[in-house]
Order: sequence, then C-alpha cells, then structure tokens
Amino acid sequence: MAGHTQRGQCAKRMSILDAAADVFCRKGFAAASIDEIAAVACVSRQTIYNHYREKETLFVAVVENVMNRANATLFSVLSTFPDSADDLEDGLTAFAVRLNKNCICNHDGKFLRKLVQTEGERYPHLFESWRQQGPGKLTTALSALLARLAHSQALAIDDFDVAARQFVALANADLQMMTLFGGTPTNEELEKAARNAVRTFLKAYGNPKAEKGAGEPQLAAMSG
Amino acid sequence: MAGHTQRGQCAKRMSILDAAADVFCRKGFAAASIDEIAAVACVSRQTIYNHYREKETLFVAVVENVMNRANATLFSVLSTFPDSADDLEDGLTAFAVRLNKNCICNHDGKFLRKLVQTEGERYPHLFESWRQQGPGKLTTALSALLARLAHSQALAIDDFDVAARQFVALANADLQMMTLFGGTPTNEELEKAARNAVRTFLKAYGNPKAEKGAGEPQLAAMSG
DNA sequence: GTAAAGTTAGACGCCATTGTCTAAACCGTC
DNA sequence: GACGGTTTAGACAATGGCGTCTAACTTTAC
Repeated sequence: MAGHTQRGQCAKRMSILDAAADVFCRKGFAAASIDEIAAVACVSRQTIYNHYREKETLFVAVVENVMNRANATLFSVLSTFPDSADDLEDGLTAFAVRLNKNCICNHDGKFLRKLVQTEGERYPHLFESWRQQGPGKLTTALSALLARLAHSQALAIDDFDVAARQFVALANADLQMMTLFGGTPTNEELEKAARNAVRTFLKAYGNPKAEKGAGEPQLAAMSG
Repeated sequence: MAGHTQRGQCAKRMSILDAAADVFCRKGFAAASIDEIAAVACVSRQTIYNHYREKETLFVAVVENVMNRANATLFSVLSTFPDSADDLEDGLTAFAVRLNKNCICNHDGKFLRKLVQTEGERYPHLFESWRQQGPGKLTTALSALLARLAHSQALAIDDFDVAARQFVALANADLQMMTLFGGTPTNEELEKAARNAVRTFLKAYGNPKAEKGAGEPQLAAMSG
C-alpha cells in the first residue's frame, strides 16, 4: 500500500464518480443500476463495491463531489462581479452570462436541482448543506456586492436581498424553460438572456443621477 | 354493464389516479410500487391492472390528468389579469399571488416540474404538450395581456414576450428556493413575494406619464 | 522474480416487484 | 333470490437488481 499505489485507485475512483453521476442524473437513484454504472465507468462491478460499500454510499459520494465542484465554480464566478460603476451594463451582462453558463444552466447545476427534487426528502441534511453553500451563498454574496455598488451610488436599491434574488431570477427568465426541459443554451442565447435581464434590472434599480459610460439616457439627461 | 354501474368504477379510477400521483410524485416512476399505490388508494392491486393495463399506462394517465387540471387552473387564473390601469400595482400583485399560489407553487405545478425533469427524456411527446399548453401558453397569454396594458399606456414595454417571462420570473424570485426544496409558501410570503416582484416590474416598465390611482410617486409628481 | 495489492468476470443467494391467474366475495339490477 | 360485472386476497412464475464470494488475472513495489 506504500507510495504511488494510490494513483491507479484515484483514477478509478474518479472514473466511477463520473459514471455514477451520469447514470444517477439520467435515471435517478432507484432506476440506476450498479451494472450500468460499472459499464459506463469501464470498471468491474466488484471494484465499485470495493471503493463504496453500497449504492447509497456511492450516491452520497457523487452528490458531495458535484456539490464541491459547483461551490468552487460559484465562488470563482462571484469573484468576477464588476466592482466599478464604469460600463455597469456590460459588466453585469458578462457576469450574468457567466452565472448562467457555469453555475445554473451547466451540467452540475441541472444535476443538483434535479437530484434535490427527486431525492431531497430522503437525504435532507445532504442537500441542506448545498442549499446553504450554493443558492444561499449566491444570494448573500450577491446582496453584498450589490450593496457595494449602491454605496458608490451606481444603483439605487432599498432591499439588497430582494434585489439579489431578482437579479438571479431575471438572468434565468429566458432560459428557465429550456434548462427545465434538458436543453443547453447557446452562446447567443446566453448573451441575449443576460442583456434582457440586465436592461430590466437597471431600468428598475439604475441610479439616474449616476453618470453612465454609454447607453441611451432613461428619462432626461441633465448633464449637458 | 348497464346504467349507473360506471359510477363505482369512476370513483375507483379517480382514487387510483390520486394515489398514483401521490406515490409517483414522492418516489418517482421507478421506485413507486404498484402495491404502495394500491394501499394508498385503498384498492386491490388487481383492480389497478383492470383499469390500467400496466404501470406505464397508469403513469401516462396520471400525468395527463394532472396536466389537464393544471391547464384549466392556469386558464382561469389568466382570466383574472387586471384589464384597467386603475390600481395597477394592486391588481398585478393579486394576479401574481394567484399565479404562484394556484399554478406554480401548488401541488400540481411542483409535480409536473418534478416529473418533467425525471421522466421527461423517456416520454418526450407527453411533456412536450404540457410545455406548449402550460408554460408556453402562460408566456404568450401574458404577453398579449401586457400588450393590452401597454396599448392603454399604463406600461411602457418594448418586448412583450421578454416582459412576460420577466414578470413570471420576478414573481417567483423569492419563492423559487422554497418550492425547489419542497416547502409551500404561506399567504404572507406569497403576498410579500408578489409585492416585491410587482414593485420592481413597475419600476422597470411602469409608464411615468400615466396617472396612478395611489402610491408614492416615483421621482417627481407633476400633477399638483 | 516475487509478493502484495488491486482488478476482473462470473456465479450465487436473496429480495422486491411486475404482471397473471384463480377462487371467493361484493354489489346493483331484474 | 338469481345473475353479470366488479372487486378482493392470495398464490404464482418470471424478472432484475443488490451485495457476496471465488478464482484467475494485472499491476506495482521491492
């Protein structure tokens, strides 16, 4: 067991995790068979039982794995939120694109939402941690970031939590149905959805007193 | 088979449909057992096989039943959309409450979204018809209703389809997570979510030229 | 090369479920 | 009360998946 023996095991483990995520996501927990997971992973069934004692253990490991990946991605996407009022529309649009593309409409996001609906009742604590560190984190973090923008008077927001949830909801508005039905949006669709969302968000929360880099003035431009 | 013998069968059929919807919704198709459905329906297993030849037949009947009910409810809710610009905020808020309460956050709505995610790939045509007559109908109908309001200059909307999707998205923004995790919002939560949504929607799309029945003026009241 | 660990294919018992079948019980109509 | 249709409980074979076991094979370390 000494030294680098772990490497082969590690590759197998990840191969199994990926295959199991695929099959669990397509079939659900009950309809997913160990044999099919083994076939997809190009691994013997016994190997699966060697690494994960039973089906439930494997399932929990899969969910935790995807959750960690999704949380890391969310964190990195949140770090790209625009921090200045310059080009606010473009900055927010690019952020909304990344949020949809990498966190909400991507494979992991769909996987977790699907699983939380089908198996959430059987594993409350498992998905509760995702709720707190996934969507919950998104709302609180976005709320703080919006507060920063509002403090620099780029936005006029009364309730930051509400505004954060509304930003996410608007960003999803045009893609929700597509992702619910299993589709994946193209880059053009992502761009268009984000632009629609940010335009409406800024119409509602944009501070007309703040000078803007570009774009048509909302009601009256008094700066001239 | 003459006369009213059907009544008893009809009651059994509905009892089975309800029970099957309950079990399918909780367990999913694969993990739902006919025995459990029979127990919930207070009916013998053989009776289920008498009415619905096999498990798949029963499942399809359940989905169609729930779909029809949901579509009828959606239609009746859509007919309560406010048609005048008076009390627009209150009218839209009440409409948003009804939309969430009776169509989106209710039992049937959660059931259909859950099922479309888990079994959508196995029954594409079944859920495609729901997509068209459910969410699709909602968007197109709401788009037309918003266009009517815009035509009477109560709203200033450039793209009605986008505005319709955004209205629904905003109405859901505060409740999305709760319903995803199985919770059911209280009346207060419904009211609050709808009010937040409509306030933002009107900040974005409200026509400042139109006189308003009540509420604080947005920027400046020139009517004095 | 050898030994130890890990992997593989296959067989096996076990259990849950599906769908069928049968005999008995139930219910409404005549 | 007799009869046709419906429901019921239980038995039944067939299927398929889970988890275990074994014997052979491959890989890695020394």
